[in-house]
Amino acid sequence: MAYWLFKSEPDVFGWDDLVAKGDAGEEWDGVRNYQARNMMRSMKVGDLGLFYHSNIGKEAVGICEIIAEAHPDSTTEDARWECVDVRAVRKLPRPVSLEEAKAEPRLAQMVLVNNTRLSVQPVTDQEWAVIMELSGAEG
DNA sequence: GCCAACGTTGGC
DNA sequence: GCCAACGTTGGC
Repeated sequence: MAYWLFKSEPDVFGWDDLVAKGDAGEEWDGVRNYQARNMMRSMKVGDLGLFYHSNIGKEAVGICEIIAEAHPDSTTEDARWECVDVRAVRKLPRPVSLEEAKAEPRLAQMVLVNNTRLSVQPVTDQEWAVIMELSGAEG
């Protein structure tokens, strides 16, 4: 199983909005970046992702699960763009901020820290474990 | 609100 | 196929 990170601006679509969608989840549409799309193409049902709030908060707030693999993005006619479906799993006991991630030596290689503009990112098993530790989650 | 980083576009 | 111009993202 792989781990990912999804960025969203909370004033557009935040964690609470995903929670409101319930088990049916939501399309992660609107991605218009090849790297991010390729990440989504690699995702499998059951993979987990961090839900990160950009601009406002700048922190990982929750865990979501991939519930449908990449399919055409319904918000565009352009066949290049695809998206996965995700649903909220649980909120982190405590959010983990970008500041904390930058201050944590074990996260020095994390994409979040090094490529601020990529909206869908891979997270390694080790990075995931560190984030869980920082958030106070059991794992 | 500014600006750096980065990706995309389009002229040559 | 190169590269300058432009647009967007996102941290500050």
